[in-house]
Amino acid sequence: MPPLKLPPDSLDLAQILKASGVKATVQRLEIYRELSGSMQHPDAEAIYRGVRRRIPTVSLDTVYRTLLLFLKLGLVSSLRLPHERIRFDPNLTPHHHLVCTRCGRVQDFTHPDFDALKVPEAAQSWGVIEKMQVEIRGQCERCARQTKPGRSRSLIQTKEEPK
Amino acid sequence: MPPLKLPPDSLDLAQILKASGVKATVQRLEIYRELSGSMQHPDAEAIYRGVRRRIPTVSLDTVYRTLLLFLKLGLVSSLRLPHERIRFDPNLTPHHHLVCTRCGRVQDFTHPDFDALKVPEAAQSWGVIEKMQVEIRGQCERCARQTKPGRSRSLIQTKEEPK
DNA sequence: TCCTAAATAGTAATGAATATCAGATAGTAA
DNA sequence: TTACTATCTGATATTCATTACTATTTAGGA
Ligand SMILES: [Mn+2]
Ligand SMILES: [Mn+2]
Ligand SMILES: [Zn+2]
Ligand SMILES: [Zn+2]
Repeated sequence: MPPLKLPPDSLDLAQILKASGVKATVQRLEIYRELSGSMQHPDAEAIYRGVRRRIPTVSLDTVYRTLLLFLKLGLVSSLRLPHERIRFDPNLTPHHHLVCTRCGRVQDFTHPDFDALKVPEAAQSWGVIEKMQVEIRGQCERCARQTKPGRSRSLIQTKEEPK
Repeated sequence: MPPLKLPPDSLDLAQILKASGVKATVQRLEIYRELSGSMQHPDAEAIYRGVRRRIPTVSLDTVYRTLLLFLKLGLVSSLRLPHERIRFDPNLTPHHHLVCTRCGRVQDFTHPDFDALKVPEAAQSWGVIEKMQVEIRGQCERCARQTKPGRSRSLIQTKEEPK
């Protein structure tokens, strides 16, 4: 169901980096490999843990710096969720997100109706559009299932609260 | 968690708070008034500055705590942009966002095509949907105008304080 | 008015994200 | 291959948004 993992395999990533005038270090290649091999929209920490299995001496700072570099080069995108760290997305193809507000899982999806959407005129006159993306929030099936029915976490009390 | 869907003008906010079992303090009323009077999706700092004009002793911590409380009560929503602070949105009606990636301005908009969107089947089976929102990113007219059509995809954003 | 749990102000602590800098390295030229 | 050097990395320090702590104040009910 998730769209397929896209382009730059680590082989031509080296080319891209060089063409961009930056060095193709082993750290950068491994960080990209770690990110592009994940469907989870991981944060810098998760990528750090993964890369460290292959480069035990890599520093978290290098991971952050490298991901920022990838962003600047347009090789990845980022997204932010409430109360969470910056997360990174190697999928550059147009797509949308399903976000679980409980466990934080983010899943890509595409849909013909969404792809057919035209940028509204009001947006055109607002400025120069770069990207249009739909975000659907809710609870994934697993999280929804483990919610105890009748036990609301709301602070809002219904009219009659027995004391 | 957010079952209450009142469009609260600051007058009945006191009622809502009491009905929720929390105290209707002057700080809370003023913080809500400051937020609901803004169309800028301000962050906690901006709200703090505004409220301080009326309550000079208010603390930033109280602003944060109060906004978190409002979130929990479903009285406001929040959004996060890359490299920016949490921003708050008093507009509870379904709407979408125009986001300027340079100055950070966020503008609400609605559009019939978007309102007509149905949640895809794939999303239905993914879990329980709470909200579907379109985010359009780009550069607002003013920001686009003051940049030559060059490629300045810099991460460094000139921050202009809303309001 | 009085009482008490809840809320606030002031301040400290936390933690994600960046910056600094001495030493290592990639890419290049000889 | 070797040497050169600008770039890059790892370790560490720093920044800054957000959250936690706590003594004092206050909202709201009795
Ligand atoms: Mn994605
Ligand atoms: Mn909004
Ligand atoms: Zn979930
Ligand atoms: Zn702008």
